[in-house]
Amino acid sequence: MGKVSKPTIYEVAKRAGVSRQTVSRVINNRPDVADDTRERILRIIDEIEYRPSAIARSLSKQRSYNFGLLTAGLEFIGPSVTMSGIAKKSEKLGYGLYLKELPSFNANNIQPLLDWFLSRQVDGIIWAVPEIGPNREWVDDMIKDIHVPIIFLTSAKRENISIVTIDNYHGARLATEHLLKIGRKNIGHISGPMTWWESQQRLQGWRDALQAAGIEPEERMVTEGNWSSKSGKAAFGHLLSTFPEMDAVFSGNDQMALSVLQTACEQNIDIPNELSVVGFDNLPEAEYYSPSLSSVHQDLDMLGSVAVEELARMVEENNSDREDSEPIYHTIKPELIIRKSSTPEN
Amino acid sequence: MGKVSKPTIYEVAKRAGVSRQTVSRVINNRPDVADDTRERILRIIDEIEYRPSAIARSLSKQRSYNFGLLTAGLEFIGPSVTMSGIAKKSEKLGYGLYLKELPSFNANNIQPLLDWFLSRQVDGIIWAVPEIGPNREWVDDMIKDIHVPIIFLTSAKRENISIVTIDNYHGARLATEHLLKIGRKNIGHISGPMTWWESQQRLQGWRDALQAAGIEPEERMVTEGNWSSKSGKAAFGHLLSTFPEMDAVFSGNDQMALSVLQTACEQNIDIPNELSVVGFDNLPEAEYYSPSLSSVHQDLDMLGSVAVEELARMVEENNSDREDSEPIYHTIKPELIIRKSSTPEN
DNA sequence: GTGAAAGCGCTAACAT
DNA sequence: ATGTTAGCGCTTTCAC
Repeated sequence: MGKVSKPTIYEVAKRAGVSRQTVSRVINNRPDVADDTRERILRIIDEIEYRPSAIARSLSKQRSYNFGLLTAGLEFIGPSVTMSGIAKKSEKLGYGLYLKELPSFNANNIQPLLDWFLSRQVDGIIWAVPEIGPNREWVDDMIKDIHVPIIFLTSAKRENISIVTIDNYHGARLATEHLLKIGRKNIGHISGPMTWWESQQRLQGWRDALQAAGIEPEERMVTEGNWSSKSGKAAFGHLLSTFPEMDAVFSGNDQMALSVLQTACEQNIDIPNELSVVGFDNLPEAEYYSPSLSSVHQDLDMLGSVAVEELARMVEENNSDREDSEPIYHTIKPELIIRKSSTPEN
Repeated sequence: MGKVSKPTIYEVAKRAGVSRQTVSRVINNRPDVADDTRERILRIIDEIEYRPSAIARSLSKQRSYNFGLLTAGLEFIGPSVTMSGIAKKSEKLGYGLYLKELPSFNANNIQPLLDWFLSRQVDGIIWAVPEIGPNREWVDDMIKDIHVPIIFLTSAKRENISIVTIDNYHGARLATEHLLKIGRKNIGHISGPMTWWESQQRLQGWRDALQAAGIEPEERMVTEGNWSSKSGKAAFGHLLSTFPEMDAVFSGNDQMALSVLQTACEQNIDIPNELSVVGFDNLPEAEYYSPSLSSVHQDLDMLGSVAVEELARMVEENNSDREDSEPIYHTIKPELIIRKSSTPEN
C-alpha cells in the first residue's frame, strides 16, 4: 500500500490546464462548462482515478449528506428489519448512514452520542431506540438545543418531536377481537416488559377489546414476560395456574407464543380447540410453527422507510427558508394474519 | 432552529485570549498547556457549547476514524447479529461506522460502493456480504488498487485477502457425526442454496462425515433449499420420497429444520425416535420448538467482533512504518448443541 | 465559459 | 507554555 498520495482536484486541474473551479463544475455536473473542456477533464479524472473528497466537500458546504442512526438490540430481528428499511431508503435518497448501537436498551447519558453525530455534521438523526421507562425524558430538555432534525421511532405521542411508529394498540385490539369473534371468552395475555411503551399499548388494546365485549379484564389474566421464549414459557405456566379457565392467549410477541405452543404440545393441550393462540410480529417462521401461529404483522421495513422519508423532508424544509414545520406523528397500522393456532374446528 | 452559527475553535480562542493552537491542544488532551489556561479554555468550551468539527479534523489529519461496513440481508437474523458485534466493537475501539446494505446478496458493480467509502476516507472496510457464486471475483482485480485495509467475512480462503469466518465445514461434521453416533445410518441433508459458499461447506462436511463412517453419500439424500422455512418444507417433502429409509436429517439452518418438525408433526412421524433432526444456527427459539431442536451454534457476534479487531490491527500496522502484514485467515469453530430432536429414547 | 481569491474548521511543524 | 504559518481539498462569490 505505502504512500501513494491520492490525486486531488488540483492535480486534475493542472493536467487539464484549467483552474480547480472548472474541475469542480465538472464533478458537480454543472452546465456552464464547454463540452470539450468537460470531456477532457472527465478523461483525466478517469485516467488518474481521481475521487473527490467527500470530507473536503462537507467542510466547505457545511453539510455532510449523512444521517445518524441510533439503535439498540440488533441481536433481535425487529430492530434489524427496521434498520434494513432505514438503510435502503437512505441509500435511495442519497444519504450516507452512521450507525451507533446502544449497549443496552436503557439509554442514558445521551449527550455524548448526540455530540458525536453533531460534530460529524449529520443532516438528521434517527432515534430507533424504543421508548422504555424514562428513556425519553431527556427530550424536553435537549430538543431545543439540537439544531438538526430528529425523528423518533416507536414512541408515545409528544407535541414537540416527530415520530413514526407502529400502532401497537390497534394491533392488540385486532388480535383480541379476533379471539372474541371465534367465541373465546377467557383470553389471557402474556405481555412484554411493562417498562416498554409497546407492551403497555398492547396490554391496553387487549384490555379495551375485552371491556368493549363486556368482559372485565383482571390482573390474574395477565403475566409479564421479557420477550424471550424462555420468559414466555414461565409466563404461560403461571397463567395456567392463575387463570385455569383460560381458552385463549394473546401473546405480546411470537417468541413467547412459541413457548405456549411447546408447552401445550408437552401437556397435551389441544391448540387451537382447547386453547387458541395469537402472537405479535408475524415472524417469517410463524407459519411453520406447530400449529401455524396466528399473529399481528407489523411492517418494520416500512417503518424504517417512512422514518427516513420524513426525516429527509424535514431536512429539506429546514434548508429552505421556510420556518420550521410542525412535528409529525405518523402511525403504521399492523395487520392480523390468521392461521391454525386460532382456527378451532367446531 | 434557524441560523444559529456554531462556535468554532476560533471563537473559543478569541474568548480565551489565546491562539487556536492552544485550544486545539486542550481539546486533544495534550500535556503542554498551563493548568489555568486549560481550565479557562475548558470553561469557555462548556459555556458556549463548542463541539470540535470531526470533519475539519478528518480533513486536516487525512484520516476519519471511521470504518465502512457493507452488509446484505439485514432482514435475516444472522447478518444483523454479526453487525451487532461489529458495531459494538467499533464503538469500543473508537471508530465510527458507515453502514451500507446491498439491495440483494448478489453484489455486482462494486466500484461505486468502494468509491463511496474511499471518498469518505474510511480507515478500513468490512465486507460482511457472504460469498455467493462469483461475487468475490472482483477481488483479484481490485484489491491492489485499494490502499485501505479490507477484511472479508464468510469467505473461502484466499491468499491475498484477510478473512474471518465461521468454520462451516466443521459445524456440519459435528452435526453429522453426532447423528451417526446415536446410531443413525440414513442421514439426509437439506442444504442451503448451492451458490453459497457456506452451503457448499456444510454439504461437504456432511459428505465427509458419512464417508468417514463408511457410508456413501448419494444425490438422492440431499435436497437444496433457499434457507427459508417454506423451501425447507418442500425440500423435506422431496427427501421423504427420494430417500424413504431416511432416519435422520441434517438441515442447513434452523428455519428449514423447523419445517421438518412441522411436517413430521402433521404426518405423525415421531421425532426423534423415527427421525432425528439437527439444524444449524442455534436460533434463540430453537430450544422452544416442538421438540426442542439440536443445532450447530455459531457465534456471529464474536465473528463481527473479531473482524473489527483484526481490521483495527491492520489499520495500525498500516499507519506505522512497517511493511504491510500478511493476510490472515481466522476461523471460528461452531459448537453443537444437543436437544430433544436428536435424543431418541431407546 | 473560466479563473482568482477567500474561506470551511482544524492540525502539523516550526518558531519563540 | 504558547503563537505563527501553512496547509488539508473542496466550494462560493465575484470578476472577467
